[in-house]
Amino acid sequence: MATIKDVAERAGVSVMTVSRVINNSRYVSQATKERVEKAMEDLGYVPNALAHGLITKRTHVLGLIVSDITNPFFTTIARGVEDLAIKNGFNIILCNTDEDVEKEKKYIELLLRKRVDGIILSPADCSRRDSIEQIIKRNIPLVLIDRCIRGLDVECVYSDSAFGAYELTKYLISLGHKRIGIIVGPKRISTAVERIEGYKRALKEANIPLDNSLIKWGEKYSREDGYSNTLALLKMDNPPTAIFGGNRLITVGVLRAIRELGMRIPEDISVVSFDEVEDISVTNSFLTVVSQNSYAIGMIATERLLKRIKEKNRFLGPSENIVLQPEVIIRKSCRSLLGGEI
Amino acid sequence: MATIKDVAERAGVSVMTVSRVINNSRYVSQATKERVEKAMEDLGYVPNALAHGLITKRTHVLGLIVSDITNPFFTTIARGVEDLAIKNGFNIILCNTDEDVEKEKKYIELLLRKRVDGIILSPADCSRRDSIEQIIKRNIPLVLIDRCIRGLDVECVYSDSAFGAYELTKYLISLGHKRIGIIVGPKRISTAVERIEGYKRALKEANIPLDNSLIKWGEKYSREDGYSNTLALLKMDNPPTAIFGGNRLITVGVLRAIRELGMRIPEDISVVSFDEVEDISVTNSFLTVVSQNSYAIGMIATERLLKRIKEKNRFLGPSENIVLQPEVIIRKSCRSLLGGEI
DNA sequence: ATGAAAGCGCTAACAA
DNA sequence: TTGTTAGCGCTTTCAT
Repeated sequence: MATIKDVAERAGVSVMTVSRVINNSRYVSQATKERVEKAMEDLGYVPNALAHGLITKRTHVLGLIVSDITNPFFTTIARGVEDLAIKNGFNIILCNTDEDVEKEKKYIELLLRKRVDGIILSPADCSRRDSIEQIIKRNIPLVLIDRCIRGLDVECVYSDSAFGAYELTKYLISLGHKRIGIIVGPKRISTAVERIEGYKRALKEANIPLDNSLIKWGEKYSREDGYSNTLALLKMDNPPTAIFGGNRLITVGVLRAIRELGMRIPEDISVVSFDEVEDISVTNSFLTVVSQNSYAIGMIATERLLKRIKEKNRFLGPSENIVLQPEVIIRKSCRSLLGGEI
Repeated sequence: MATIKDVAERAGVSVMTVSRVINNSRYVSQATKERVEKAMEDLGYVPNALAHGLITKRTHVLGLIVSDITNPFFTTIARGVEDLAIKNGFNIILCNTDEDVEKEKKYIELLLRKRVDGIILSPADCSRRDSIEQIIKRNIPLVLIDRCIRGLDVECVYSDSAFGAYELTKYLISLGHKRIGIIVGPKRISTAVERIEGYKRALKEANIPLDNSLIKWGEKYSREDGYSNTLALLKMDNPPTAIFGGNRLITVGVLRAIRELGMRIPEDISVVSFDEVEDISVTNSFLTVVSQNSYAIGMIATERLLKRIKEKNRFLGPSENIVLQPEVIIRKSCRSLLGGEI
């Protein structure tokens, strides 16, 4: 491929002049500019971002690390990130950790090698700081999404899980439910812990005694977790009258299990979900949920990150978390136990 | 950040020796190797991939350009691409064109600047070759996915749309349907054209006269296309007895429109879909579809691309398309008009 | 087994 | 407005 030197020769100018044309510097006469552009065109010249980055210390690449891009929650975040990134001339490198800390470390190492300008990370384990410290230590701008890590000076953009779970549980209680099963992700993920917190708080306020056998911690926030734990809950001697799916994948598993057992919603069992199950909601406005704006999470995280990049990560005060309020959407998947249906 | 020179000084060796350690060269004594590794560790050294790539002409980055990562079809492809890429030490840069050729061009330009080692592209317009020629001209390995461009020597990995549509239409015909509405994407996308081809062939074989008012070309393969065109179809004087959703987003729109009209599936109207609507299928095994293995498309495309990269895009014969056969899955969304339900 | 010199393609800083 | 010099961080080539 043609280099800046080739272009300079063909246009009969120095490489510096070509460089100025590439970077839209003033201080180039219209005539030279046109000659240079003609030469670039003729040669099919494309500037080399590696050489550029080596000098300027800017790559205009962002790293995005999530557990699984296949999860619509993260897909939508990714879209938000990408949209704002490209508007600002940045590309994103996508990484899937599958909730595996070792994979996460490997990705971070690769991103650091590639000298990305910043990283947006949804940590695989909120109790471990080693991955993140690698980033902070090198002063690479970093923003966390969805899952936070305590006691570290990193910005985090997320929805208020405790609030959302509290509201949804309170709603079920208002319908007369006292035995509410809840299925969330693993304990190492902050959202799982916080959703359980919100659930417990609602029960406590209603003076409903806590039954720990109704709380199920999954392995991975997966459909399988939702499926198997729903079967377990519904086979109890004293099964719940309502089930709370801790994220949209879990909820899909919950719905499948209920269907396979031949039970009807809401007649035989009530269901609520943390987050929309989009196709089902669009098709058949049915599921009562608390809904997060994941696109906004991606956009806001990127906006914060770009700000840090522009400020060279220096002139900002201590990091400030951004908490979005999820929205309760009541539809038709819950039955009132107080007589009459809702 | 520490450079190779810093490491060399600290370890008391030349930069060349450090370079050899980084690249696992033999010809380094165990003792020196350990001293160098210690120095790297102490300094928190991370090799600079920009400098490396500038010399080696390899970045270990792949570009992935799709219309919208939010479409589960492409999400799954992206996951397949990323999984195989990372296994081979490659990262991927993700790009969303929104079916816009101008955006596509801009992304290609950015990827070329970044000197990606290869590109996987789902073209926004199958009738235009300019974007692709920019890539081929520079001898950057390229593999197309899902949508092909004729008359160009580029490999394409895709599902057989004509076959899938033919089978699904034939199935509806076997149930006695004669008026079958079909909603696909825009004409500039090869899959839309081919799905219509398959549909027409099935009708022709059954000697059912073609009614062009039953064929709807959407703007974008979107839910909105599915929704509005379904309303249009069902408000005809002589409406179809079955509707064929041309991709999963369109099908979601179809289902929503049918629901809003208060019609029942399959009692009042039969529905089939090109591709699964995943959550609905898992939750409620209901929709009759032809299903593509999009994860495989991503994996295979990446495998072909990596091969081209390794062979330096030179020693391969003329490009060979890879056509996957989609699978018909009959469930419960169609009614037989021949008496009795299926 | 190790090192010195040259240079990948570009820009910062200065000079003219 | 344009050009010169130096060098970003690394590898290639050739020497020792």
